[in-house]
Amino acid sequence: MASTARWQTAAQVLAQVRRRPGITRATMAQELHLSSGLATEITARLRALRLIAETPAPPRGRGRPTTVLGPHPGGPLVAAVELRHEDWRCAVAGLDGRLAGEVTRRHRGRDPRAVLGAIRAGLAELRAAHGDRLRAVSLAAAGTVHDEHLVQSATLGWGPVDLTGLTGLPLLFGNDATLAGVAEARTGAATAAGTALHLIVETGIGGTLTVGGRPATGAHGAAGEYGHLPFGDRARRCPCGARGCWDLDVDGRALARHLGADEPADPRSYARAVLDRTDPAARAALSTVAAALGSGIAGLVNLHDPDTVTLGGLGAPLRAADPGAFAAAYTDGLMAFHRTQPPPVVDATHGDDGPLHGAALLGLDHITSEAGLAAWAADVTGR
Amino acid sequence: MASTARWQTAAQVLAQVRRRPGITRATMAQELHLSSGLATEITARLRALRLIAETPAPPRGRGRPTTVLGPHPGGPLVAAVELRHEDWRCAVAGLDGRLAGEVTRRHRGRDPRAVLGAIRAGLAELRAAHGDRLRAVSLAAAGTVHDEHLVQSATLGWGPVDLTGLTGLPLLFGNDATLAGVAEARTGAATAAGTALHLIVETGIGGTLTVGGRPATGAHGAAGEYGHLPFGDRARRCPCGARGCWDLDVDGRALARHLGADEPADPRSYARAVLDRTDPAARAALSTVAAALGSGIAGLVNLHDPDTVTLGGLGAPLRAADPGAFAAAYTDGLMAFHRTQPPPVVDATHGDDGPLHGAALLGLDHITSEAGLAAWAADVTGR
DNA sequence: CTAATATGCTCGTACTACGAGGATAAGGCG
DNA sequence: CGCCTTATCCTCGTAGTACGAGCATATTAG
Repeated sequence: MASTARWQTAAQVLAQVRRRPGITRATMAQELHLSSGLATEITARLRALRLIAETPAPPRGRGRPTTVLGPHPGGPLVAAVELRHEDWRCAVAGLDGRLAGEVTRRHRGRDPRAVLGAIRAGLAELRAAHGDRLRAVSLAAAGTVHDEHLVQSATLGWGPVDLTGLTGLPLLFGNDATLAGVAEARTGAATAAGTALHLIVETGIGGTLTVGGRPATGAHGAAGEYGHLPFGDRARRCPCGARGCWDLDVDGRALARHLGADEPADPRSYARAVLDRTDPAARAALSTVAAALGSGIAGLVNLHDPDTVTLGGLGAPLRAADPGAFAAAYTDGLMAFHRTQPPPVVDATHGDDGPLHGAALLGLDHITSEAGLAAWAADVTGR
Repeated sequence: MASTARWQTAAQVLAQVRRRPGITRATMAQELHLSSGLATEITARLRALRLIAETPAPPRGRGRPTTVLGPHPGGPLVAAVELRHEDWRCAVAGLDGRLAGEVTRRHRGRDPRAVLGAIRAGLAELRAAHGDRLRAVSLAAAGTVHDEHLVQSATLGWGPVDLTGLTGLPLLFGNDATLAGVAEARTGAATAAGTALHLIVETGIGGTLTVGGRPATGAHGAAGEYGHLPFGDRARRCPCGARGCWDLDVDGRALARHLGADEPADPRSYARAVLDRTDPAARAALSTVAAALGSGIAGLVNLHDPDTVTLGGLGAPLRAADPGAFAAAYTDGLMAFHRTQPPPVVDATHGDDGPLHGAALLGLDHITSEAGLAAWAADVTGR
């Protein structure tokens, strides 16, 4: 109990440093209501533990100059991994969450064992390069995560795949859309929002609700399957097994259907192609999809009452294809009392890096938790 | 900082006592990993502050007998108020959350000022009776709560009504369905669930997702409008202003539509009447509604990935009207991977007392927070 | 009555946090 | 260049919480 309580204030300081990059020690102490003596003690401790570095702050008028708090160059690191349908990426992040050493590698084969083997080898390289500084691995997967398995990856076409044992380090999982939502809520387009809804359209539609930057992950981590809400025609069966999934109304499959084409093998690239077209048929299909997107989002605003909605992936260009149709459907689907001040729907700012970024953030949460700090301190002093 | 940190462990002890009624001091200390010395100190402090009472525990084998921790007979109280369409109720609860002195009064008029005036008078009576022991008021309202206003109360037919200033005490608000969900998650049918979804059918359908017993309330407290997700026919306009609301497919209005009747003035009593009918037309209508309920719940399970779903209000009898149709629609709407172990859909156990009970729980959360305890302690020692 | 067992209490120690006062490192100004 | 002002940092005495060992206490089993 006290063994972790000991790190409570230190964890708060680190959280503050992470939340407000470039913060000075003086303002940090003020905002956390720390006495200057305590600030001295804690920063000294964190410095000695190689968790933060203090550099002289640029002078700002009179008075004794303070220091800027930042990540220690020898501090702990997380490996963020993103598993996508064509490739996988990984990068390393320090306490500031900045990704470094990003590497992307295409899958050699489609076999889960081969792919996971390649990732495992990549992680082993990272461990060799960074040694004990690497404290956790955080994985964003393009598919539904359930407990510690990956199920229902529409893009990868895998059966249930066990994700544990990827490495000897603590391993955190998340759906890619979930983690992208975390990134938007913490450092992206919904920074100011307490409750934020992130939706991302690629093949289908995923997303997450974040409250205070933490995602609602459900009992098994499988929450956020917004695309499998039955907003659509119940006569249509979705590959996920359910019926009337919203998925089928907002991605490339919907565009193909409206255009009378066969179901595309890769709905994402199909949608991108249609977005580039200017013929009336394509524009009409895009308008229909933009409206389906707006209407569904309105329902979700009714449900979640978020401060902000962020749109990622193809969501942004789909809305941009017919902003009017989107806005009309959005407003029309809102409960009347929401219409006076509807939550803004803004484009996501992280682009394709959202999942990787969010994975890093979640890994850092683990490291900077009170328990994580206690473990790091034991390691550093033990060595 | 330390002023509230001081109450951290005490708050944990109280939370434990609330969560596990009848817990002994020894097991409490064990489960919280408190040394026996600290347990002595804290229980003594809480006893002196009239927060807990210790009574001899029934002997259980050898060893020095321990004590059972319970609410102090002179401890703090909350007033729980429920505002319904025909009447309002209030009761008082101590730290064990047991409601006492429940009073129900029918509205004299429909005017918000008259109704709120009556409630204000009732609360004044409670304050006179309980004095400084009454520490907070918690209100469950049959309608959408947005910030500190009540908007869109389908049943009450009110415009936006400001709920602040009901009393001089701290005032907590919640939608009735939200608070009923809290009650189910904490002390009802979903006690074991970390993530629980509660849905209640009355006029329309409301509910809440709770994580660890805390409801997802959204940015303005208006979350949980499950009935206004567009699971239904977009051609139908809902009184809420939106289209295709699920509401219209699962309550008395849906039954009337299926039976070719006019929209009923009171969908609840209409639905109850239909539930009592045995003619084929009624049974067919009920089956259709049970299926609409099951299908929507499946979508919400896809979305939230809960451990358990609880059904309140007319939800239970509607499902019971055709369990087969419900189950078929439920399973059919689930993503395939959920089907091996679908979350159980169980009937709520709190019945009509759910909202009042949940309001009391939320008020007690406020009282037993670290800040609340600090305030209580200041009052008790100051007097 | 005694042994066994489980729990409560006392007290010395460790550690975190606070707060007051002094020390320190700049800028501003004559 | 030296002194004042300003803002911050550091030191140290004090308070309060938590821990842990040892002892005290209350009960059952035999």
